[in-house]
Amino acid sequence: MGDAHTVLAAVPRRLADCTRQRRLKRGQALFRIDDRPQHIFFVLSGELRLIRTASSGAEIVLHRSRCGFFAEASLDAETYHCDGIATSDSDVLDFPLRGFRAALEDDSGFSHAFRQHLAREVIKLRARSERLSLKTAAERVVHFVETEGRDGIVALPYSKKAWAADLGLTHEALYRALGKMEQAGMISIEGSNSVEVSIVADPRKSFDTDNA
Amino acid sequence: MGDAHTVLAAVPRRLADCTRQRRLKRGQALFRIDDRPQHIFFVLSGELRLIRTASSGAEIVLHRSRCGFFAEASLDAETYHCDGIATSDSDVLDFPLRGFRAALEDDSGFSHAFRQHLAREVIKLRARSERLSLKTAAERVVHFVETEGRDGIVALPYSKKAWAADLGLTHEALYRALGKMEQAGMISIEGSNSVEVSIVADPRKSFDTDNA
DNA sequence: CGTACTTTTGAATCGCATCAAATCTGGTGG
DNA sequence: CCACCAGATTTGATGCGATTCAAAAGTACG
Repeated sequence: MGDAHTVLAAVPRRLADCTRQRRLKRGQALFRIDDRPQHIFFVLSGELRLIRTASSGAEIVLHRSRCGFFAEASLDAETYHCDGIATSDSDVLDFPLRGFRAALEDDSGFSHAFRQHLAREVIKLRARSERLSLKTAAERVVHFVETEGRDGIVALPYSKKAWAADLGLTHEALYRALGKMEQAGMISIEGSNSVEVSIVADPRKSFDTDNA
Repeated sequence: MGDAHTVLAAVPRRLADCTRQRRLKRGQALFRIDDRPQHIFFVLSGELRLIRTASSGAEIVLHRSRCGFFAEASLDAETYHCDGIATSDSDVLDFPLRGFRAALEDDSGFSHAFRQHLAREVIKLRARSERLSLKTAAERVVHFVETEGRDGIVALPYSKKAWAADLGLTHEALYRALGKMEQAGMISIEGSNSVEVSIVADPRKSFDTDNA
């Protein structure tokens, strides 16, 4: 859940004044492929997706967003190259594209902040890609904690079920992996919803203590 | 393999004039954690990695780059939060950080181009993350083709072995998947090094024609 | 021609997905 | 307060697909 006021406070006044908040129904389209972009979006709650429908009919998901800017690509595109769909009831901010571009041109502070936002996003996504190319659940957990946490400790911003999806695992696989890791003394978990995970031992060692 | 001239041509004269090309030996460090950033890098050939060493001693890979900007994070950071290591003999461009920042401030065209570069990177990485969260090799292949290609056809910029790594698979798994898919009439492959893959049928249908 | 690399196939194993079901949890309304 | 519900959490059993180890065949290049 993002907060509209916080977001708008980080944006030049002139731009903030002409952005609107909107509520989307599940299944509703923000835009369709080949449409001319009119807005940049910011997801406050719910879920938005970028979807391309393959020639074979398969739906290709390019991006899922539950919080943050959405469809930044439209900044420099003449037309959309995919559909933008709300897959849950969602709250969205609509930044007029014209105003957004103008703000980037005129306001060097905003331009800098937005570039910083993009750079951070790149960093995070690269780490996530590396993480998803790890083969086992345990490795991904360790990678997540070492990457997103501090000193081997991380507070989860969401449920373990949502965490599992983020790690590219089923929730069952994650629960089992966490159980084994905790039992092996590799990690310790506290709390229920907001969980603290701290890495104690090396994932490569001492992970086969029990296999009964 | 990137070309230094092409890269430098896309950069303001003043910045280009003070960047240097360097050759790195396998294992050589570009920078260490807590160093103060002095340069932004561009990988021309070889491979560079961002690596964080976990408290447990495990090496966490945050990013691998074989071509393109490297360590853009240093643009806005006081110190590095990980190590930058060449994992193969590599050719690298060193952009002085000061000059790079100045160019972004002064040259609105360059600022725009760099923001565009970051935005594209974000798009690509999000698609890659979605792809890596798909469970089967066949789904990832289809996703790749539909995402990176045009009209269901894609020319691979690298060997199938490298493609497998990009898809988060072992090369054996990819070869087998491609074989099955081709035999099932889902795709067709031409050429050896630069391969064209075109999706013919839906991955969900007609994929169990043979299981002998 | 020989070396290094990619491509390909085989067999065995392991871990995750899947389906199923039970328990626990927080929150709602009676 | 308690019954109840929706969701998260946990455990079990089974099968599949990818990994792994191994090795052969093909290919590029000096």
